[in-house]
Amino acid sequence: MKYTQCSLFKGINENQIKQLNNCLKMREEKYEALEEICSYNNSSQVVGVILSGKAYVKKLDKNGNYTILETLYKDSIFGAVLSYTETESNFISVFAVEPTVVLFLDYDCVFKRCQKACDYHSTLVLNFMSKLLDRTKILSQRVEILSSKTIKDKFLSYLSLMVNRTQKHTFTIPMSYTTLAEYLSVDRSALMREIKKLSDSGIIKVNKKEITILSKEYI
Amino acid sequence: MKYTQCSLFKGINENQIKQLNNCLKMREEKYEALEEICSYNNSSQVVGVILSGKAYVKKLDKNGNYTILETLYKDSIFGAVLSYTETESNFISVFAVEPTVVLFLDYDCVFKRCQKACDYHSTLVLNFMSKLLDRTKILSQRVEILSSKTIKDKFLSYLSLMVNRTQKHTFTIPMSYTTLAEYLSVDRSALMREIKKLSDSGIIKVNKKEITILSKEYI
DNA sequence: TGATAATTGTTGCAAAAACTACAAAATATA
DNA sequence: TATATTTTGTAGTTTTTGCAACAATTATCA
Repeated sequence: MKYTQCSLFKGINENQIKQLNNCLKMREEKYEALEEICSYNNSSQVVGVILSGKAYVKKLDKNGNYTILETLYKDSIFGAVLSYTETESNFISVFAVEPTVVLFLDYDCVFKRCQKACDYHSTLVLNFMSKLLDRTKILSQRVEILSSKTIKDKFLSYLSLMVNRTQKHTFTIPMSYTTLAEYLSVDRSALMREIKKLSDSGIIKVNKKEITILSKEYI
Repeated sequence: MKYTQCSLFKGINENQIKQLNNCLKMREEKYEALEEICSYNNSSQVVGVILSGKAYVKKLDKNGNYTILETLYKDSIFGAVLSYTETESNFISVFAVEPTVVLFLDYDCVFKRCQKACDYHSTLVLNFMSKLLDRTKILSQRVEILSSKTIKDKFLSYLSLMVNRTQKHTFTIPMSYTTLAEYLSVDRSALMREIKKLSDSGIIKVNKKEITILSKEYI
């Protein structure tokens, strides 16, 4: 049990984690690439933390289209209770994209006052809150990007986010253009076209995945 | 001080709230309709709770377009630290849409371990976490809706959410179509056209703001 | 290393959406 | 209740987007 390396247990030592284990009913599971980790039906009370690996939260709609709702990395938290609502025609599930280890926790014990109310527990609650805070930020940024109407504006919003994150005007897009199109919820070929337009009109410089912002007024 | 009516202080009595006041540095402010409550610049460490009234979180982009990023009601929490990042060309600010009372709290004291670590404080932290949880749900749902590509699918996603929320197949849209178009980030007239199409093809029945789902397979 | 799969770059075309504009209806307000 | 303001309903036009298809390039893996 090397949970001390998981940011959720920051400030809690190995012995204390063992004690927490009783009340949190921790359960560790390993998944292969492409394996389903869980599905988000309404009754699911699962809260998971990614210990290692990478996973997607995907929506399958009635037309058979997949949409990536979220990407989960080490230390990401997930669960239906803190996310989307699966409906009769939208199925939401979490898939491992590479070999992934997940730690499941008991929802009630994290979110409700625990009888034992140990010291480490309140540290855990604060850690969990910090994770939730990260999540709201990530989701807010995604909303901000998706609420732009055109592909051009969505992409520029994304660049703006990257400038803010890296504090540089030259950076490398950390995913494939195919994945970026999915993230922006637009058609990939249409995205490529818009990027070319922005490049042709001298607003940005594109060298493979490396983007340089030339006209600051657009970002 | 009637903070006992605020869900953030659920389970904490008036005397205890007074004690909390010292460490939270609570500050209450009143705003008129259309008045600016705050702007989300990077350095802002403000965390606010709506005690009464209603407010919008709006983004102003370099083209001069406004986008409503969020709607805040009684008990909603807001603040740059739990949201968007303002950039050089996107200005984000919170506006009262009607007379609104806001309670500001000290960020560090809510999110970091307080020296005094009083009992009520841990209750407050759990309450705050529950608010964050609500927020992640609201944001997730918005992402789910906005990640649909067409207006038709965005609208159907919205209807699906309403079915899930009301547990009925007939419900009333709780806002104007103008506001709904803003929420879905689409052009209003284009939304009206799509709604008419859905109505003409017998998928939904529309009577002013009352919508009835006729073909369940689309929702 | 050679084969296989995935990503990128590009295009034409059809569909969808944004924009503009205006009249009718509903609401708010003085 | 009369007037002003906002919302709704609708249509034409232009722009943007999605889709399909295919070649070229790059990455992956046996």
